[in-house]
Amino acid sequence: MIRVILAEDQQMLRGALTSLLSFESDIQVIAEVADGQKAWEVIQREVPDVCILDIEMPYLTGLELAEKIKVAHLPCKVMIVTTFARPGYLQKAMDCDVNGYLLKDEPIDYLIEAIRKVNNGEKVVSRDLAATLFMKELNPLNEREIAVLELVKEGLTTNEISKKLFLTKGTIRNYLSTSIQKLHVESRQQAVNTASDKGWI
Amino acid sequence: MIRVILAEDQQMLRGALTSLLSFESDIQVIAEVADGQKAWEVIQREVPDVCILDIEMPYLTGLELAEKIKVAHLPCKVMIVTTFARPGYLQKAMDCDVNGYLLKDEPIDYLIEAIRKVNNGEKVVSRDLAATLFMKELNPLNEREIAVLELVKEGLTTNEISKKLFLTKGTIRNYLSTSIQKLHVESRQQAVNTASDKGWI
DNA sequence: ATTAACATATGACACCTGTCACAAAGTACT
DNA sequence: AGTACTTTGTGACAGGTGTCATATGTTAAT
Repeated sequence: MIRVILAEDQQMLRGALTSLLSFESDIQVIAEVADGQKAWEVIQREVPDVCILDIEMPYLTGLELAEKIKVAHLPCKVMIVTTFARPGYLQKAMDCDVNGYLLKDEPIDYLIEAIRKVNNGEKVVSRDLAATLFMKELNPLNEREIAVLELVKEGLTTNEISKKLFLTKGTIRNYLSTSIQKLHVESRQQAVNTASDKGWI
Repeated sequence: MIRVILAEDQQMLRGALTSLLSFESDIQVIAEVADGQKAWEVIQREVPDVCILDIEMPYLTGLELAEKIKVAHLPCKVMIVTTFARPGYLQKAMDCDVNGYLLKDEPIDYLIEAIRKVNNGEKVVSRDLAATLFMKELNPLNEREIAVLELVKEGLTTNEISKKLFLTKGTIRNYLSTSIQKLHVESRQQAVNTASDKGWI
């Protein structure tokens, strides 16, 4: 019997998956949770065989959970199931040694098969993503640049950002300038779009 | 027997819902499609009792489909099922006389109940959204302002936008200026964020 | 101790943005 | 024709933005 936990914030999908997984005689959904915090509690207490984690959840993302599971040396397999084919996400997932990375665009049967494979020690990655792995573009932005771009994304101006980060506005402009060059774009707006797309901020 | 079509671009959710709806003895899923174009073809041909439509789909959005169904005077009930609680979306849905507007955050049972109610001529709206309807803020932006903001969202500069819309850059700046004032924000970036949030662009 | 690399800052420059007052042209209604 | 309203354009101004050359202090590597 494969004991799995399902962490997914969209109730409709979570409920549906739980119902369907329960029909499989070798799979048991021991918990279904709607946020990363609850997921972490359950995972520590129950140590499931396979953790099925969405990325974008409240409190803790699936990727942060994968990281925690890794550093705690828990013997759980981890599968990320997400809408997003962002290279940055996949990269981070690989860095956390996750055992599977599936898109929500896959059929359920593929998910079920993947659970069995992962439980057996195999690695599973959605077809479309295998290619992405080889062309892995690493995030060219450093910490400061990321912090600045994230604030630009919120709509803050150079001045507001400088106050928030305790830097002069000249420095902020320099970071933005280097970000724009690194991303080969032409404005802060485009920089934010590109970086979001790739999952870098 | 309630004949329903399911239009949802995320295969995993679509498949799961189809399976679960099929267990209901009074509901028959006559078609499941992944984009708005195919949905429209099936709806015209089959005239289902209830159309369950996601909003963000390729080719045609669920809201555009609702509009088409309305003007074609097809005797189908329409239910929008979406991730987004954006007032603008709900507003548009109401303008198209849809019979239901559910969030994907609801449990499946609620969806099933809703299908029966809608089929009976009742209207169904997710709890959290009922309030939104009363505080309906109408989109203060005019067509031009919307067009400009959409291009800003893509990351285009004033100059690029002016070329695309065959207007001078002065005019673009004026539109942006009025948009910024109407949205009570302080930069194009914030204007884009606010307008996206409300579902106005 | 020297070199290199990094984070932060500065000032100058050309250009872009947001605002405003105003104007020309078109449409619609009276 | 007269009035009001809408769409688009202009020019000017203050301030913001992106780039660059350059400087200073810090840390890490040789």
